[in-house]
Amino acid sequence: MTMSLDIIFSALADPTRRQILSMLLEDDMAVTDVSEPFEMSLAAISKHLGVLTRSGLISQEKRGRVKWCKLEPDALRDASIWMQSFGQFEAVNLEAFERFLEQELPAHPLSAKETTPE
Amino acid sequence: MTMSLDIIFSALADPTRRQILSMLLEDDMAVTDVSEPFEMSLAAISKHLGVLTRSGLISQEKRGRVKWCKLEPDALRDASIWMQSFGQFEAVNLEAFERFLEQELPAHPLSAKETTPE
DNA sequence: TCAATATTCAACCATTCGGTTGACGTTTTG
DNA sequence: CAAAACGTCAACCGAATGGTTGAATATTGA
Repeated sequence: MTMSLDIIFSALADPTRRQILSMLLEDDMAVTDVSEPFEMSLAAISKHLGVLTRSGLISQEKRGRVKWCKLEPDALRDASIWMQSFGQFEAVNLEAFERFLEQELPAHPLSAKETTPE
Repeated sequence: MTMSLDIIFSALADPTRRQILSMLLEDDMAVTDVSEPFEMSLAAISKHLGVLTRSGLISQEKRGRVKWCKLEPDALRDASIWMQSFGQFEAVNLEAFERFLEQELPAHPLSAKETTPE
């Protein structure tokens, strides 16, 4: 079920979608909960989740009236391999990495998710 | 000069641009030579090269009337790191992830995929 | 000097993208 | 049952994207 690099990379090119992926690193979430940290409408988030689903980066499963979103990190494998074919770049340094975490991963949602699945 | 992930990923989302990067893996090339394998106009290729340059993935240097294009693989480092935070560490929570990094990184860098030592 | 080469620019076009709003179908709950 | 909660759909909008063509700008070579 390997998606094209076009689809994967363009899914990753949007900051809202990357933030959603970061949020899903912690736990599966319902669509409404995903939308909570964002300014935009629920419909907009629903579209972003559609893009992520079609790219294979997440999956969605409906249970009752709630649709659960789950990260599918394997979908990144091909893209990651492609990038590494250019990987003459030297080893990651920790500072650069931490700068990244601060800047790119959402600041807040580290604190407990109150929504208990099931 | 680290570019935003938005810019990097959207630059990578186009197959023409990825093919250009692959071509440049072999050697630096002039704009006209880059355009040769493609059906589209030179102007279109020139635009793609502009996108790649603005993303930092390549650099361009004019010598005489020829503009040479050079791959800048370091620009992929940040994006690669970001991706690995998903691919390699699925399902960890962020705190554990950061702990892991602090203890693990100095010893064995994430740049992953041991390339054959030169 | 004049013509060819290398590249970009400007205007245009169709399509996609990211967002909005309002209506709608389901499922749960009171 | 009726109302609320969950999520999507359809129509619309403005901006960005990826392409075109034709003219313009440098630079080189005969």
